[in-house]
Amino acid sequence: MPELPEVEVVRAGLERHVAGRVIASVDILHPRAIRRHVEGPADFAGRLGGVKIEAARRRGKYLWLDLADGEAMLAHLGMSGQMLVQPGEAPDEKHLRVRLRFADGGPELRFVDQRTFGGLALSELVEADGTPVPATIAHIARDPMDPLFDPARTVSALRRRRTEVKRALLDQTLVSGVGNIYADEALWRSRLHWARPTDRLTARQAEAVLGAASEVMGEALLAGGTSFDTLYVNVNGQSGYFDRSLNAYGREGRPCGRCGTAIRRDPFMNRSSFSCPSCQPKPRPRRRTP
DNA sequence: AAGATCGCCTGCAGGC
DNA sequence: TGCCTGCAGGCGATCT
Repeated sequence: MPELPEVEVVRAGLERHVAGRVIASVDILHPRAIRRHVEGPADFAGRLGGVKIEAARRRGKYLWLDLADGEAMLAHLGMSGQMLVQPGEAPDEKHLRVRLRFADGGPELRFVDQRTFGGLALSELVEADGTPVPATIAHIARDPMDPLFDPARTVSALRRRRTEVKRALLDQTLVSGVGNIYADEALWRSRLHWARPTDRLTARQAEAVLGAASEVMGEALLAGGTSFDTLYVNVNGQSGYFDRSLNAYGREGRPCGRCGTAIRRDPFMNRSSFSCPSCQPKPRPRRRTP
């Protein structure tokens, strides 16, 4: 699954391969990929024809293309989405959902998505916190790699929540771009249990876990951001980075890299949380207020 | 109104 | 061997 660093690699690939080009035509091979465009697939395809792409942008795991008509083509890769820049004569991929052809006759842009959790839509740009973003994602907070991300503000917002710290890390309206894998890694690095109540975190702990999330993403981007210059913009997330550098996620029963205790897996929101029982002790139950 | 839960979708691993 | 079940995951919709 593409995490934020992979999505940033895709954004850079789009900037390089499609910015400045004029869309000629759009094929929609699976309407589910356009389900978030409420006016429907025909409207989507019709409005993109003849439009120039100005730039490729990202917030959290959302991508968008700034269009010359002032709108944006918003994209989310979901669990299995890929953006491929392919020569027109390349055979269709098995899970090809949308194809954009260009007026210059050069390579086309293909949205491929096996599980169809991802999708494309057109959205007008609005101003949110001083930055133009597609209206449909104006509720998405800045991610930790955003130059205008405000750590102090996010720390206070995190500590004002009344929930568990991992739920808060996954809440895209608080901080965006943190998925299940990087949440577990950030918690391991900052030695916090996933169920720690947010309103009992010290400022230092809140800073540490947000800082760790930012670090993990930065390291992954450095490790995986090397494949820009091929036409194939790889988005499948299998960069090899995970195998070598995950300390908690997916490591049930294997020794913690800090203390050697076996990593444990707990059920969490219909999926899993991985943590070290020794470095990340379970919080004591909240005392009833008298 | 914030916080919690559900459901979408497909391939694959594991059990028998 | 092949069927079955469970799991993976982000996020909008829908509940409490």
